Amino acid sequence: MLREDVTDAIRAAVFEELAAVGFARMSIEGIARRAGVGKTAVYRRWKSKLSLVLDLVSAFAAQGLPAPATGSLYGDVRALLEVASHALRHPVASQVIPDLLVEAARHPEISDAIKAALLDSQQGVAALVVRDAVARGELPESTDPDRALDVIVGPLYWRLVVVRAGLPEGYLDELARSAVAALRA
Amino acid sequence: MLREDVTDAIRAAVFEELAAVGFARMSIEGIARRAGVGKTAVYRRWKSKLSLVLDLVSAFAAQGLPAPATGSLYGDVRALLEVASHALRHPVASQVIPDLLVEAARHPEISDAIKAALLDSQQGVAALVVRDAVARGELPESTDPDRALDVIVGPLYWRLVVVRAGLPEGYLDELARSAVAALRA
DNA sequence: GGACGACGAGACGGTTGCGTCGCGACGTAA
DNA sequence: TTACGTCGCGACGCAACCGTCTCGTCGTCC
Repeated sequence: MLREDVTDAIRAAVFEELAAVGFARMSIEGIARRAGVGKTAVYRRWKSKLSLVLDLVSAFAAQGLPAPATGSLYGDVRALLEVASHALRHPVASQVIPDLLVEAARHPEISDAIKAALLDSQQGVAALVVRDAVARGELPESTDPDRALDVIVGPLYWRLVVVRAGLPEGYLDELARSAVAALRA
Repeated sequence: MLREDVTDAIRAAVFEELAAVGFARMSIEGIARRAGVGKTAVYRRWKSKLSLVLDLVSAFAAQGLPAPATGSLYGDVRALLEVASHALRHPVASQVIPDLLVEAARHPEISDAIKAALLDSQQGVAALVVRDAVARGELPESTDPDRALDVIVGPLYWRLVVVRAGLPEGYLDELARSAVAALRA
C-alpha cells in the first residue's frame, strides 16, 4: 500500500517546483528532494514528469467552477471576475498557469488537460451567464458566448499575468461595467 | 573583425530555438548547431544565454510601434488590433512572447527588457489614442489609458495566446466595437 | 512474531550541456 | 608573402539529471 502522506508531499512538491523553475526545468530529482522523498517513491507512482503534471491538472479540473446566478448580467460578470482574480493573484498559480499554457503548445497532452480543466468549464459558465442574460432581455440572442468570455476575462488576464500590474481599488467593478457595455454593443 | 553573416545566423538561430524549445530548454550548443556555427563564435559575441536573448528583445524594441491617428476612436482601436493580431498570429512570435513573459517573472533583466520593448510603447500608444479621443469629446477626461490598453488588447491576447482559437471573419471589428463601448462606459 | 512491502538513501552508467582550449583552414590587410 | 584574427570542429573536465538497482529500516497486516 502506497503511503498517502508521501503521495501528498510529492504532489505539493510538484506544484512548488513548477512555480519555482517551470515545467521545462523541472526534474524528478528536484521534486523528490523538495518533497523529502526518494526518487523511488516518485517512480513508483508516476512514470514521467508529464504524467505527474497531467495528474495535477486533472485534480484541479475536478474542483469545477461555480456558476454565478446573481440575477443580473453585471452581477454575474462581477462574480466571475472575482473568482478569476483570486486565482490569478495567487503567486504560485499565476506562475504555473501561464507556464503550462506555453508548454501546452509543445505537448498536446498538456493542451488537452488544460482545455478540460480550465477552458471548458469557463466556456460552460460563460454560456450559462449569456443564456440567462438573453432570457432576461439583457443581451441579444445572437451573443456569442466565446466572445463574451474573451471580453470578460481577457482584460483581467492581460493586466494580472502579462503586464503584472496591481488591481487598484474598484478596478474589478470598472472591468465588470466595461464588459457589460462591450457585450451590449 | 567579427563576420556579420555569422552574427546574423546566430541571431536567427536564437529566435528559432526560442520558439522551438523555449528559453528554459534553450542551449548554446543547440543555437550553434542550428546556426551551423562553432560554439566559439557565439561566446566571442555574447557571454551567456541571457545576454543573447536580451540583445534580441532590445533589437525588437528598436522597431517601435506605429501610433494610429485615423481621426476616430473606433478607427484607432481597430488599427491597434490589426497590428497586434498580426504579431500574435505569427507562429514564432506567439510562442516566443508568452514564453519570455513567463521567464520574466524569474529574471528581472528579461522583465525590464520586455517592459521597454513592448509594454512601454504600447502604453504610449494607448495614451495617445486616449488623449486624441478625449480631445474629440469621444471619451471623458477621466479615462485611464492603462485600463484602455487592458480593455483593447486583453480580449485579443486571451483568444489568440491563451485559448489559441482562431479569428473568425469580422471578429476584429466586433472586438473594436466592444472596446469602444467598454471605454465609454 | 514473522512476512511483506513501501520507505529514504545513494550508487550505477549514460546523456546532455557547460565554458574553455587547441587545431588547421581561410580571408584579409599590410 | 607574411601575419593576424575569425572560422568550424571537436576534445576537455565538470555538473546535473536520467531511470534502474540494491541496500537496510520501518510500519502494518495476518
